[in-house]
Parts: sequence; structure tokens; C-alpha cells
Amino acid sequence: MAKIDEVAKAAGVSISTVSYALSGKRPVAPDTRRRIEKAVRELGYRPNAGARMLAGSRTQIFALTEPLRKDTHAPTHMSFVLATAVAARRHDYDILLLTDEEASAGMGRVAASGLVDAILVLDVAPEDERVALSRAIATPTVFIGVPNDHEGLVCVDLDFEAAAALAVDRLADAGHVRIGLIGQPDVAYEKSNFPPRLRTAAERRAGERGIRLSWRTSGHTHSSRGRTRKATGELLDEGATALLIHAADDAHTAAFAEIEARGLRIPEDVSIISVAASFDTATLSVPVDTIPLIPDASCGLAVELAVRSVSGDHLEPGLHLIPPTYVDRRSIAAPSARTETPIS
Amino acid sequence: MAKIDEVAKAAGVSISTVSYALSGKRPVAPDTRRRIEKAVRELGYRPNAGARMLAGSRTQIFALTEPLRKDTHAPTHMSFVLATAVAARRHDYDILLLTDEEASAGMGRVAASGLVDAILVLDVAPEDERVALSRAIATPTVFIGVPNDHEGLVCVDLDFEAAAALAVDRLADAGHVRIGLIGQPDVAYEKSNFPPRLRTAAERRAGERGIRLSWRTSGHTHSSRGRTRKATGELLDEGATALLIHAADDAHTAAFAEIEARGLRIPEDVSIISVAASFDTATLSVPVDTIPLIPDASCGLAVELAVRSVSGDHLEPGLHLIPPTYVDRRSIAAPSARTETPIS
DNA sequence: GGTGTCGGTCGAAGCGCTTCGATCCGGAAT
DNA sequence: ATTCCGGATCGAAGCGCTTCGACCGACACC
Repeated sequence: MAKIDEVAKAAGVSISTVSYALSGKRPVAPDTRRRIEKAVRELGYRPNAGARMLAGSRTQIFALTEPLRKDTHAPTHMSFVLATAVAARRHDYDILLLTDEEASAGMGRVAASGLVDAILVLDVAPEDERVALSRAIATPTVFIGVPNDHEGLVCVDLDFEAAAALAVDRLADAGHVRIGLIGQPDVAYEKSNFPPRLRTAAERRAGERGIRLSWRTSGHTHSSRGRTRKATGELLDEGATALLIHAADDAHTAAFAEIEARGLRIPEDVSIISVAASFDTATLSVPVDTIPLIPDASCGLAVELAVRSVSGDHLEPGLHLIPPTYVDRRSIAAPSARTETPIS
Repeated sequence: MAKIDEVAKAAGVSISTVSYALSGKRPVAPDTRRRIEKAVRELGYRPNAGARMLAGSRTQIFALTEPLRKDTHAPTHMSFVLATAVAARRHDYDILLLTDEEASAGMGRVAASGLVDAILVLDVAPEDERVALSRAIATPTVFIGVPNDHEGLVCVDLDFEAAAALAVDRLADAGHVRIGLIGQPDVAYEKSNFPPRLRTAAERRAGERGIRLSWRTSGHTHSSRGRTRKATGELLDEGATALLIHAADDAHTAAFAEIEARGLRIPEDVSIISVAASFDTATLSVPVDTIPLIPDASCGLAVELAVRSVSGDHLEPGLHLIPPTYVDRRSIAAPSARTETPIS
């Protein structure tokens, strides 16, 4: 591998001029710059990562911690990892994976050894041991998700509460007075933070709009087809004319199956909104309206915050909630006489 | 962060002695070693990663390239990434993720900048552009999977051919003369390497044992419930008394559904072996015999090879095929009169 | 009693880069 | 003219570690 001194010699300048030309930290004459760039190209020069870290004290690496619990939804998780990696590369950063036990243990290690410039935290649990760890280290840390105790942390997430309110509003505006919420699997309500918050926010708004909202989960440890169908049926039996789904894709198809089995149509007989889905609801057998949880948005913002914090911008801690966006796919209509029942 | 000279001072020795005590590359007196370890502990010393890379020319980082095509089975993929990361940590290595476009572009980058000691290649396609890249760089590269053109490469994988032969043998030994193979989704037979090889090997062995083997895929771009059920039905209609399944978990449940719908039982009426499954076939509604594809084994071996190649051991290129292991869960029995039909 | 050999230790030379201060030069301001 | 400023460049000092060669004393061997 060519080294910086070879580039300097080839371009007829000093080492430091090459460095400045490449970093842009001091002005370099246009002609000189061209000669340097030419030399770099011809020699295939790449600055040595180790030397850079040592001299610069910027590593161009972010750690990404992901515990990968057994109940993690793999496809969703993958899209978050992917979004983070892509966003990082846009800022010339690489991602170092900390999984399994290392998700926690590795944080201290990479921080102390100066291997990474910042740490991104994925798969955040309500009571997450990484919260304490992040407070104990000097390396900037950004949470993608919000733990219960987020005092002094930088956190990024979809504004689930606003999303829930928006969804309820849309249904209320369309005239629905009884709606059902099909939520995440049971465990999510203990091990994760936003499912309960979304539910609570939906209930609050429903109350404000004079609507009755019933809630069911979509399974035990993961979305179960049978459980979700049953839940759907129960909600419809209770008179729900609209469904708000906060669950994985298979829960959607299970709900569709029950609706179809009853000879009902979407949206004529049953309105549906999917909330905080991170997959594409347009490719479901029935495209549905959604207030999506966009990995690119969350992870992009998280990376941006990390980059900024490395560049000196001491960012004040706090929640960075991404405002919900409504994607209309025509799965909402006014309640039909067919499903509507008098309020008891 | 404490630096090595502070440790040296605290222990009353020179910097180099500290270094040798920690690396073990030269003998250090037991008493001296203890004093150094004490100092390290008390100061919370961690060698600086950048300095280490620069001076040592060992980075303690492996790159893991994973293109993440849309048809990648997320859960399977995740278990490979996890297995790799865990294995790497056992050897004191971290994993740097190269995804998406960077899966290819990043290889040259991290190699040239000396960021990583070796590269591990995941999600290998038959015609994989990373093959050419790996030949163009000096950084040791280990493929987890076998591309068509593997001349001069180091590749690790399950011995699919032996696995197929083993599976056919078991069924033949049990007395089956007509068996069906439910394979991967269609695309896998174009975009991946082993599905066709497994199929061919199964057919060859079936021929040798005088058995008739019919083949069906389990879907178009992913396992489809309907398609798999249909395939299962067709195979049974053709007189198959045993099924060899090489597909994702949902394909198994789909096959079970069809079998159950026909009032048949496993293994009394239909014998089943799952080949090269990377999930736990014991947790399926019906536990089935399997010749598993064990991520820990493949990735562990790959990491080991990478570590060895870094430590000077110039490893000669070649395929490292992991011998198949048979896990008995009692899903095989002799063919029953109920399903058996005379050979036409 | 020389002369190896080996365990144990030290000093110093880098590893390849970034960055600070110094220098030099041409043009604007006075 | 003199001064001053900012663009453009250079030399050199590290960044924190690894590793080489050298040294010293202890012990064994003949």
C-alpha cells in the first residue's frame, strides 16, 4: 500500500500539504490539489486507518449495539441495521457490530480503547442495562428507541403518541365510534417501551373524541395467526367498525383472513390503519393506510446526531421524536350499516 | 484514559515490559506480571486501538460483508451474523459490517486502509462479484458458502452433497422407494449455489439406491404456504411415502398442513427429513429428523481459518466442507400400506 | 574458570498520519 | 514605502503502542 510520503513525492509537495489537501482543513492551491489528487489516484493511496486514529483521534467508526433477544423480529431488525449502516457510510463512517453479550460488555471496551467515535444503541428495552453503561463512559451515545429512564440521554424515535392520536383522529373523522386495536405480542408490552405508550395514547385520544377503543394482543411471544384472527373476530363482535393494527405483517394477513371469512370488505365494511409498521403495507394483499415507522428516518437522524456530537457540537440530551406521517392507501371509509351496531 | 506509561510507572517497570506482560510475547517474571496486572486493573487501562493497529499491524477487526439481497431469509441470516460475531469475539476480534453497496465496494476500502485483518464473506451467490474483489486484494478472505468459481479461495460450508446422500440413505434404509424433495423457493436455484447441488446429489444417490425422487420448489421468491401445500399434495399423489424438505420453517408447517388434511400421520404414513435447516426443527408442531446447517459450525470454522491466516499460517485455498450430522427425532418409519402404491 | 544459553528487563526506533507553528509571498490598507 | 493580513507551503513534533537489539545476571556444561 502506498503511503502518504510517496504521494507527497509524486506530487512534489510535502507530507503536510497532502494531508491538508485531503482533509481540506487548510487551503491548498487549486493546481497543487490537482497534482495531489492525481498522485493519489495513480498510486491507489488510502490513508492507513490505524495511523489516522492515532494521530487524529477520530476513528471513523461507530459501534452499533444490538442484543438480539430471541423475540426480536428479524426482518424489522435487519432493516434498522441496514439503515444505520447506510446512513453511517454517507458520513464516511463504518459500523462495528456489538451483539449478544458484547452488546453490553463491548460498550465499555470499545469506548475505553478509543475504537469508536460514538455508540448507537438498537433494540432498546424499557429497562436497558446499556443506559447505565452509556452514563459511565465518555463516548457519545445515541439511543434508537426510548428507555424508561432516559434522563440525560440522547434518544431518537417515532413519535408514537402523536402517531396513535393521528390514527384515532382519522378514524374519528371518518365517523367511527368503536374501534379495535390489535397490538404487538404480549411480551412486547413488558420488554419494549412503545407498545404500551402507543396503546395509552390511543386510548387517551379515543376518550377525547368520545370513541370506544378495545385492545387485543397479537400473540404470546410472536404474532400468532390463530391468536390474531381470534382477536380480530372478538373486536368485530364487540362492534368495532375500524381496526388499528400495531403489529408485524403476518398479523395483518391474519386479520384480513378473519374479515374476509366474515364476508366483509375493506374499507367498505371495516376500516384499517397500520401504525408504526416498518415493512411496506402497500404489498399486503390489501394495501392499507399507515403511519409508518421508517428505519431510514430514525437511523438517519441518530447517525446525524452522532456525527454532530463527534464534531464538537455538544448536543444537549433529550428526546428527538420524529413526527408521524400519514400514508393514504384508501383503507378507510365511513362505517357501514352492515357492521355498525347501536352503542350499548 | 490511562496510557501504557502510567501503568509502567505504577508497576515500577518500563513500557516495554508492560507490553510484553500483556501480550505474552516474551517471558516476564511472575512477580512483575502481578504488579503490572494490578496496575492495569487499578487504572482501568485499555490499550489504545489506533496505536495498536499502527505499531502492531494487527487491527483485531474482521470485516463481514453481507449484501442483504431482498430475498435473504432474515432469521437465518441473523443467526449467521450472530454466530460470526460470537466466534470472532472468542478470538478477541470485532466485526465491522459491510452491507448493501458497501458489501462489495467496502472490501477494497477496508483492505487498502488496513482497517481489518481479514474479510468474511456471507450470503455468497453462485456468481458473486466479491470473488473477483477478493482476488484483487491482499487481505485474507474466507467465504461462508461456495461460489461457482472458487478457484484459489478459502470456502467453508456444510457438505450439502453428503447431507443429501445421507438423507436419501436413511429413507432408503427404512424401505422407501419413492420420495419427494421440497426445495427452496425458485429463485434460490438461480441465485444460490447449494440448492441445486443438494438436489443433484439427492437425485444421484436416489438413482444409486434404485429410488424414485421427485422435486418441487416451495414458492417463487419466498416460501409460500399455498405453493408448498400444493407441492406436498402433488408429491404424495405421485406416491411419495417420504419427504425430504430443504426449505424455511414455514414451508415445513405448510407441508404438515397438507399431510394432516389428508388424515395422514408422521411418521407412520409419511416420513420426513429436513435437510440443511438452520432453525430448530424440534420446535415445529411436529419435531422432525434433520441434518442441520449449523451457523455456529460454519462461522466458527470460518473465523478460525481467518485467525489462522492472520497469524502467518498461510492456509492453502480450498473447500472446507463440514460433514453432515444426523439428528434423530423419530420422524422416519417404514412406508405404510396406506400411502404406498405399486410402482408404475 | 571460561563460554554459552536463557530468562528477564530496558531503551529507543519506528508505525503513518495530523496538526501546530513558522515561513514566505503578494496584494490591500495606511 | 511600510505595514498587515491571509493564502500557500513546509518541517517537525507528537499520537500510544510494538518490537528489535542489547544488556545483565544465573546457571550449566566441559
